[in-house]
Amino acid sequence: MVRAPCCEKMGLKKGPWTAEEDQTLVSYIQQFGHGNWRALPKQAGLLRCGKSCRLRWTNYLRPDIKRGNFSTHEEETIIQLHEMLGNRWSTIASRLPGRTDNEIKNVWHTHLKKRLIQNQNQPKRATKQRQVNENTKVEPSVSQQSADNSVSPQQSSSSDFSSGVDDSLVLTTDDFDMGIKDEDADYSSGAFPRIDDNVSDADNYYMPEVLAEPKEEFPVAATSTTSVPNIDEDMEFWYSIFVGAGELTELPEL
DNA sequence: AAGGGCCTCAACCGCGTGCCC
DNA sequence: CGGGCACGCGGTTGAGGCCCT
Repeated sequence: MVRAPCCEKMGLKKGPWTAEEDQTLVSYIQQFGHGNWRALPKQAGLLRCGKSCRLRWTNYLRPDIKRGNFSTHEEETIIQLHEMLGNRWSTIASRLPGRTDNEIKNVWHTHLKKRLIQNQNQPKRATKQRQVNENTKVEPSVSQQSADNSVSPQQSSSSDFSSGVDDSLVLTTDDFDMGIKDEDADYSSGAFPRIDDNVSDADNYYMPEVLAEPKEEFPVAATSTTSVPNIDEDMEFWYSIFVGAGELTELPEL
């Protein structure tokens, strides 16, 4: 199969986006939507490839993106979902309203993976260097949103999934029911933001049918609190849940 | 104060997949 | 049915910022 040329096309700009480009892209999408990413940059007057435009929009410019640091609960959710789903960032992102797969992927590689490894290798005590880094870089990102709930690297060893999880941080079916109990997010009504720019803000929230299923459908905490689960079994489990609940297409269209 | 190293994250790259002709 | 196209996804990169010495 011949791959379609992309950004290597002559004259197309690469690299960081300028404010002007952002404005152009946002204005165009707000006005016309993004039915065809490949044609969009040309129609909008941008010297970018469609792929670049799509990434810029989905990862940065989308109005429903929740900027800022991840809450402790979000981080724990990512860890648990990653344990169950692996590197399926888009699937994980669909469970975290306002977060993008790219953002989650970055957080995983920069914070969470290291934390888990650290917890496994040094469950009691981090190295001096690490302590400094965690305290000065990572933790502020948590404490800024939920100082009372912030988990220090030392404390977070309790969330090591190979040994057990703090009950308060276990991913429960309640979490799936609404996504995240995010204190600063306006999702208290139990609705997810839907990434669909063709609908109004008022229409931009909906109740995912699958997530509204009876809570006993999700024995997540039971498996993740005791031992490292078999990934293949988990995959089959989730697949059966999804299929059994209806169609895969009923998952949030994020 | 300056330089070096580390960390973060936006953006790019390449592959897989679904749809259409 | 097969080829081409468009899109989505996951992996990777590198520039810029931050921190330590």
